[in-house]
This record gives sequence, structure tokens and C-alpha cells, in this order.
Amino acid sequence: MPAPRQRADAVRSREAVLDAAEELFARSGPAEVSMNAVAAAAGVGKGTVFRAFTDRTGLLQALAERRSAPLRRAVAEGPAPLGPDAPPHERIPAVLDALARFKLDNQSLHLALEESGVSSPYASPSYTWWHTTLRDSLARCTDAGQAGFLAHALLAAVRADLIAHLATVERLPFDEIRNRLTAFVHSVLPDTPRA
Amino acid sequence: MPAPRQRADAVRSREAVLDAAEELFARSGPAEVSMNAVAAAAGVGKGTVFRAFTDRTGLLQALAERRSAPLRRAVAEGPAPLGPDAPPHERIPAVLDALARFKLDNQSLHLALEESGVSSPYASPSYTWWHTTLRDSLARCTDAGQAGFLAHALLAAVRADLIAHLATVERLPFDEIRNRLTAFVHSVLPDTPRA
DNA sequence: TTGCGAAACGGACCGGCGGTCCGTATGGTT
DNA sequence: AACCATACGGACCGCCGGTCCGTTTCGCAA
Repeated sequence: MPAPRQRADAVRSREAVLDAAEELFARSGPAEVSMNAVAAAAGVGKGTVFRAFTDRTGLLQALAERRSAPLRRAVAEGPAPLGPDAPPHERIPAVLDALARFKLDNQSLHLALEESGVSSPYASPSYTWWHTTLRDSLARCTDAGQAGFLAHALLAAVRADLIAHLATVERLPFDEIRNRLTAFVHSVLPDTPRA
Repeated sequence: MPAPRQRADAVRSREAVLDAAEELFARSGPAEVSMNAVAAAAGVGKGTVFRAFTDRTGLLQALAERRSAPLRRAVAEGPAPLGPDAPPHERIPAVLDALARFKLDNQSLHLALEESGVSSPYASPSYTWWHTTLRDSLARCTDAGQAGFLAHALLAAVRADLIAHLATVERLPFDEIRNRLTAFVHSVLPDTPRA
């Protein structure tokens, strides 16, 4: 099964839909954008959208995937402070900081993702990847069981809706968020000077 | 405006709907239950449901309100360790522990609530109340700004979907969750012995 | 007890959603 | 050039949350 290949028009459509969706989501809230609207904006039939992405959640995930690829690469194989070679005390705060910034920059997309579908965000492969990465770094500072929970707790602190709330409702400037988040992360890492 | 009074049938209906909804939500997942189904199960017309609760979110909130009243009372005016007289180092872990247990016991309801509607859970009065309570306790251990963020972070660690994930997917027994949560909370409180 | 206006009832109805289906058009291959 | 697999598009479906309005019920006052 050497790669089923895709027809040229198919890839063109796929790209067009992705672009249109990105545009629409950026402009208005997550639940406001219907699949119909996406199809129309992409200049494509509805069926095409669903063939390419299966369902709404699929489209959202593909979008998030594309958008987050650079950050994930930076964490998976980049240089310090994000990359795997950085010492945990440096890497963990850096990763959370980057995640917070990323979620803030892509608010509507993440809100859409976290609330889409019936299932929790915890089921998504993306969450699992971040959790694993973080847990492995944490395991170098804490005992294993606690590392797993801690990774969840840290990720919970940068959930899109919380960050959005801090920025939008509480009107905290991003630097404030960043400072408090960093202080929080340090307080959770053992053997680290308190802020 | 001394209290508009309500007709007897209205209160009867309201109660019936609440009961039926509680039953249905407990039995199956949150998104699975339609307003139609609730109305039918309550032996009541759809219009009645909407007159009593305005919309889906309203029903969910009313349900959560009713269910959480005892816990909120215990925290607002009960004895230590939950009540306001308990010292922060004792009260904060106790409150989070109680919240975790509560969310686990009422999974489907809370999942429904957190994902309902367009708006984030952070907009609900209920969240605000918990946040304020926690922040005020925290303010006795930390500087004010950090207390606000910390309260958010702690509450994020007991979000319904996370707790549900730990219990259901990771199959952690509740006591494990409780232990790790408590250890986490302590690590965040300054001037407290580490576990 | 009866009469009557206000309040609540119920379910047909609406617009719009996510998702499917299938006749038609368009690659790519020989 | 001919052929068929693949992709296209948009009419169509079932269902949902929410509204509307003719009918029933409640409770007060005569």
C-alpha cells in the first residue's frame, strides 16, 4: 500500500477549505461558523468539505494541526529552551509560556476545538502529545506518578478558555499573564528557587 | 415589587422538569439529551420547559445550582475545614478535594455545563463565586495578584473533564486523584511543608 | 359559587445545522 | 481518444433549539 495518491483537484480543494476556514474562524467566534459557510467561502461544495475532513471536528483538528506544527517541531526537536535538550527547570516554563502565547494568538480556533464534539479535549492525540512531553520532562524532577498529574495540572492552567478569560474579561496584558504563569510553574517545580 | 408570586402549576412543572432532566443527564451523556426529550420525560410540553428556564443553558445552570447548593453552603458558612473559619492551609486543599469529589459524582451534569453554549465556563456566576472564595483564602498566603491567578489555576486542575479523564481513561481510583491533587495544592501554597 | 382576566400550557411550527447521496464533471492512465 | 476511478456540488434528510399562539387552568373577588 505505497500511498494511494490524491488527485490534483482534491489537494487544491483541501487547501482552499483550510485557508477559508482559518480566515473565517479568525474573524468570528467558533460556534458562529457553519460548515456551509466554510464551503461557500472556499468556493467549494459542501460535500467536498466533508469528503476531505470527514466531519466538523476533523476540520478543526486539521486546522489546529497545521497551525501548531511549527511549535510542536520546536519543542520536539528544536534548540533550548524549548527543545528536548534544555534542562527541565528551563524547558517546562518555556513550553508553557509558548503554549499560552500560542493559544492567545489562536483563540477562536482553540476555543472551537476544546468545545467541539461531545468528547473532551483530553481524548485528542494533540493533548496526549503535549501531556507526554511535559510528563517526561517533569519526571526528571519528581516521582513518576506525580509527574503525570502535574503535567495535567500545568496544561489545565493554559487552557484556551482560561487564557482567553484572563486576557479578555480580566483585561490582563499578556506580560502579566506570562509572569504569573511562570511564577506558578516555578512554584510547582521542586528544587527551584521561588520567584 | 414585593415578589411576583408563581402559580401552583408553574412550580410543579418546574420541579418536574428539573427532576426529569437530572435523571436523563445522569443516565446518558450530556450532548445526547435533547430539550424535547427532557420535556417528554417530564410529561410536559416543550414550551413549558423553555418558559421556565429560558434556554438550554438556563436549564443546565438551574440544575447545577440545585445540586451544588449544599456544598456551597458548607463552604460559605459551614464549620472547618470547609468553612470560612478554617485557616487557609487547611481550607484550600479541603475545598479543592470536595470540589473534585463533587465533580466526579456529577460528571455528566458538569460536562454538559462546561461545554454548553458558546460562552466559556468562566462567565458563569458559579465559577466566579468559587474563584472569589478561593482567591480570598489565598490572599492570606500570597500577594494579591498571584492569588487571583492561583485560584484560576487550582480550579482548572479540578475541571470536570480533567477529573473525568483521570477517573475514566487513566483509571485512577479516586483516592489516588485525591492524593495527587492534595500534593499539588500544597506545592502551590507558600510556607507549607512539602508532601 | 360563579365569573373572569391573567398566567401557564403544549405541541405544531420555524430556520438552520451537521451530515449524506448521487448524478455529473474532471482528472490521470493506457 | 477513450475510459474509469475519483472528486465535485448542492439538493436533500433528520433533528435540534427555540418561538408562537390557540386552549386550558389557576386564583382572586364578587
